[in-house]
Amino acid sequence: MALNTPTLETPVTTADKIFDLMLHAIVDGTIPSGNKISEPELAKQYEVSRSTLREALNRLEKCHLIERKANVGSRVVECTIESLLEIYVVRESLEGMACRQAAIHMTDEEITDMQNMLKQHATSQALKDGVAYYQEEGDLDFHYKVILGSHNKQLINILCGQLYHLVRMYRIQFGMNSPRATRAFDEHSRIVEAIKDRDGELAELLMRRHIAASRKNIEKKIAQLNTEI
Amino acid sequence: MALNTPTLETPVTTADKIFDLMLHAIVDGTIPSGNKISEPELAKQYEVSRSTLREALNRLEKCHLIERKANVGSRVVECTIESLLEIYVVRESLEGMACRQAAIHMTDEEITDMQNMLKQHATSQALKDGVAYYQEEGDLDFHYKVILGSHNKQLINILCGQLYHLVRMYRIQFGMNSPRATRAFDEHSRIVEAIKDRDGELAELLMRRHIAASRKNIEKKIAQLNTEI
DNA sequence: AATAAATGAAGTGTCGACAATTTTGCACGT
DNA sequence: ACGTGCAAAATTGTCGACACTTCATTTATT
Repeated sequence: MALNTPTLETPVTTADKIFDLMLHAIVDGTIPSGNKISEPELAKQYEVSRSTLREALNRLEKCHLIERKANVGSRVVECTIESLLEIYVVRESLEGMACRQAAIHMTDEEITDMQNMLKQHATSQALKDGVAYYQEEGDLDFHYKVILGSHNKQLINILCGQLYHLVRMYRIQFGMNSPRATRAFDEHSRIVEAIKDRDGELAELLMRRHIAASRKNIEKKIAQLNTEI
Repeated sequence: MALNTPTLETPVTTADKIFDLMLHAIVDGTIPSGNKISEPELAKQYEVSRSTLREALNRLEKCHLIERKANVGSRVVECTIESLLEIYVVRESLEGMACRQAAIHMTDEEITDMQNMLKQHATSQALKDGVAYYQEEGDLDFHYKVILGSHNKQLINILCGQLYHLVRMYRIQFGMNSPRATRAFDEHSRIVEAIKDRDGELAELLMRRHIAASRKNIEKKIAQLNTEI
């Protein structure tokens, strides 16, 4: 149920496993953002050949988690505020559309499944009411389900395969367990309602507002941080 | 000026060159859509080692032009109507947002540059007036400029780096030099106007309509084809 | 005869070594 | 002391060979 393993396909080849390991290491900051990646060093560390490591690097590049320059090398993508805001712009656009498509294409079963998930969030939120972290996990879960509900492979690929790792990385590294938990939950509820009503236009509008609100929340925090200093 | 080389970075390494060659081969159908890719065969054909070829395959996978399954192999992505329509949905969303961002972030120079390009399209269109192909190139050029105008790296990456090769592939393989040339030109003009007025909301709306119109045009054609048979 | 197991061929994944490029460090000269 | 140029070291790109998986054909068993 919970989104503990963000990699959908089970790793079969060793390059897959190295990819998984490095993915988590980069997302949680074990391999710091902006760091240069030494192929020989990491190959030795993970006890694989350089070819295998490079295969993993290729997939990390596909997720926009590392950047490569020919004959120079790879480095972990830099976590900047600008980049974070850019991602939110893309999410607002894409997840909004995903939400519209979900209102069109989701099956009734999928919708009730999502409603049940929300109910569960409601109770667990009531229990821990102040604690935002769990709700954050639930937030990811919710967005995930909406995206899959679009039944649009291109959308799913871009959002789940690429952007979401970046989103998780920023959340963890910037420590953004935002205090928007209860408000986010209300917003989720309304979105589900719109989807249930098959009102694609409203669903898109609400999702865009929801994500834009998160973005503005971040912008506000940044502004506060800047004035405090 | 024209978009003859869709690869932005000049290829330096041999894997880059093989990637370029295969990219064009796949886009124009020399390597047919849906085909299985034999690594030993293609390596011999391009006269490179399998490692180098695999490096190129990795980048093609990044563009969603091929799909890989572990221990089984790669095949060129299948050109289906459903997938084409899915791409248009993503484009409507992302390019709409790119257009909104362009209205915010484009410099005055970039805007006048785009206006000049449109003027040039107008004259060359008057000359060839019936011929749609050139306008199609111009269409891609226009969209390209808007995307770059968003100044959003994430958007640029996804649209120019990944989706646009797919779009070109479908255009060429489905022979979609659509008769919307003159109408598309008018729509482009209005979009530029909105950007010039710094009206992001309108710019996004117009771009979404523009792309949605293309999509509906395709849907109509498909419907016609189905009734004719 | 039909299904299942086995065997072989073909293809993909992984490895270590070599070639080409970039970076580093040192010597030299101004 | 500083900048320039060269040489050596380190790193990336490329190659060919080997290991393992998958698929097809053949063989054996019920």
